[in-house]
Amino acid sequence: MPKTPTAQPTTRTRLVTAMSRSLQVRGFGATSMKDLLDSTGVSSGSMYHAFPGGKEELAAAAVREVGLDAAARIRRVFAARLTAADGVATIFAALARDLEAGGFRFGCPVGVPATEASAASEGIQIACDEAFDAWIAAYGDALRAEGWDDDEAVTMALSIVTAYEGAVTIARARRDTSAIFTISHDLVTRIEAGGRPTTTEDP
Amino acid sequence: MPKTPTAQPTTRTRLVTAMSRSLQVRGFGATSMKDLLDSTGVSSGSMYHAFPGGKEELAAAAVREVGLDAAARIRRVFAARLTAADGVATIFAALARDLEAGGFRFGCPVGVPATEASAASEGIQIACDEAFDAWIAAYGDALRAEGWDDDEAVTMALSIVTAYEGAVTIARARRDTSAIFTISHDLVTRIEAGGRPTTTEDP
DNA sequence: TACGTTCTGGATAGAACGTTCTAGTCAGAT
DNA sequence: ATCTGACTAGAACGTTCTATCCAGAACGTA
Repeated sequence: MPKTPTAQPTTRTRLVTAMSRSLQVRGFGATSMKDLLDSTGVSSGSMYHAFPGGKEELAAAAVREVGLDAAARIRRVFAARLTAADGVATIFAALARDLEAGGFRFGCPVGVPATEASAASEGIQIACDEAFDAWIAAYGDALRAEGWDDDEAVTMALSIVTAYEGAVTIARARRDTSAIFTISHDLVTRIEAGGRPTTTEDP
Repeated sequence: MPKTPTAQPTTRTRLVTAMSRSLQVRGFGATSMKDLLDSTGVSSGSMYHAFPGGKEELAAAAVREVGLDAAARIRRVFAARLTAADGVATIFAALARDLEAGGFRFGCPVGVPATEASAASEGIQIACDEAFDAWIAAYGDALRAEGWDDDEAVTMALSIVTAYEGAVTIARARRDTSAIFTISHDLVTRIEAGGRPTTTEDP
């Protein structure tokens, strides 16, 4: 049995953090284990003890952890704000700020491996899937709290996450955040228009 | 001077084609030059003659070529269809079909390197940027042909391309195309609602 | 103190990487 | 007949890659 069931400020945590950073910048394929070990000061023996599955298991763990962190952050934003529209605008504005601050070198720590490594590793693909689902659930709950129907909340939440990932991709290619604000404005408008703008025709 | 100024069914073309395929599946970082050379039967000497910049120059050329091809395909769809909404629905349905047919192993040949290699290579980043711009221009022209204002057409075109890239990311992570149809339906509804649904308030 | 487990350090293996290099082929111009 | 220069073949280069191994440190428990 390990030392304590509570948080470890250890090997495992340091590796997961470093891996999620590297996934954002370099992606899974271009991430070097040697760089990761050097930058964390962890030896390969320790690394393979904590993650017997090696690079792939570490990356999957990093995606899982950062995915849950981000979901919690989303929920925190909505807990602090009155409207879902405001929350979405806040999150997209934060994305624009982060991209700019990082010189567009950092992408989404889930979107990058989802794009580039999910075909090569089922573990990573599943971790990405779960992360996206957690985000959709978080947005969906915020919308339901404003009285949206279940189906419409899920659909809108999916649109938000999809738009987020697409916006990161386009903004990084352009090295320009204006697309993020355009997309965000579209989403906010649609959210404010309520849960029933695109449904079936009832005369 | 080379043989003929017309199309070459040669080294260069075969490498570009193979690279764009590999970018879709493996991305830039995980693409192996040896695999590329073996699968095309091109020797490394020939490759470095055609692309003195090596892997990076080849990848940038592949992104550029496939980006222009896709832009031409978009324009062809709109030339053959009556409405912009129909064209978008057609393109997204084709995406869903292609993803499913490839077992979700193939992504967007521009979106993948944009996500994973644009931080590492300026040449690739610029090629991705130009490809996205070409697509936005193609969609924008189709909307303008239906009477949309310039600004609104560009904004909507940006939304379409962004949604496309996001939809590929989410669908591949989920190994499920339903998100693509959800997003496509949203876009079609907004296009049919016309060029003025999200503008400023005028009482 | 002694023991068993958990964890660590670092050398090492063995393959794969992108690139470079030299020798060569082959049309067409002279 | 000779020269020229674009193009090709493929071995070899040095580096970097992930993964393995094992001796021993650290630690909780008896």
